[in-house]
Amino acid sequence: MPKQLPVITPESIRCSPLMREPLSEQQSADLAKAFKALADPVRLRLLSLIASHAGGEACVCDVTDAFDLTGPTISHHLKVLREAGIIDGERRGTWVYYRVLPDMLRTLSTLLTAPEATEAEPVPAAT
Amino acid sequence: MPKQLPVITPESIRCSPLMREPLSEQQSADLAKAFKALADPVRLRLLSLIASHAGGEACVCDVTDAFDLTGPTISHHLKVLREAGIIDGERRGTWVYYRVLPDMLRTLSTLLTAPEATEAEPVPAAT
DNA sequence: GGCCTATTTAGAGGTCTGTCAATCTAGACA
DNA sequence: TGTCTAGATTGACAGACCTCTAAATAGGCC
Repeated sequence: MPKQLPVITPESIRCSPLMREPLSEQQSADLAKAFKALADPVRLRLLSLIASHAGGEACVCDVTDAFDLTGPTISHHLKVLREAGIIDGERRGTWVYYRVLPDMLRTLSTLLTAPEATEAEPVPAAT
Repeated sequence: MPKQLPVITPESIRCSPLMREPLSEQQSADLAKAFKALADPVRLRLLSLIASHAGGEACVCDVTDAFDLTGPTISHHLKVLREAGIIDGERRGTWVYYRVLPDMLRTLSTLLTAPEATEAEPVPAAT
């Protein structure tokens, strides 16, 4: 499972705590790739199945049954999550086990967090 | 700006704190819609521009210049964000002002958060 | 080696998405 | 009323995406 190169890493994104300042084009492009990996119901469910599985990892065969999809399709979605730096897979004998890489999810989570309740006042219509 | 109906709300998602348990098909479908709205570099940058703008809101004309895109395209992206329940817009005179709705972002952020460092042990190969 | 199972890769088809040009709507103002 | 500006909507097109079937790869076992 030699994680092919076009993988995004949390370090490569390195975005400020939140949207307290505008994102650069590069940042937004990298972040969009990460969010795109999450923007599919099958991948979200795959992720939750892996993350919530005993031991923090799940074999492909463990999760395939939860879907009405063919093996190759599941494999495709796992690859997308892997290339987004969200999960990683390891072959052990006949089976391949996937586990969540928490760093990327943490990075995305932080990005979406409000820095503080710094004042969400609707602005007193100061014309 | 009568927010057309197919809007997702944080309440409608109501997912458990994190992926401590598998997502249902319905939850994953709703969440995927929300993440899909974030899965575009232009929309992410729009969001950061609005969120970081003085007063927490920005007029369309404030953000359009940051892009090499036509008005209709910007308008389209704003609509996607609006229908995802991530921003809301309000017309004031000639201009339309957008602001971030923090609830949806908070919901998504929480979803991606690890419940705790509950033990990321690689499992002692307990065959 | 030969066969079987688990998973990935390759290629194709149908659908969704981002973008644009053209057009339309809403408000301001003379 | 007419006109101007700010945004939104519509329709079209190219490229990306999800899914499948068919074929390939990897490891275990006889």
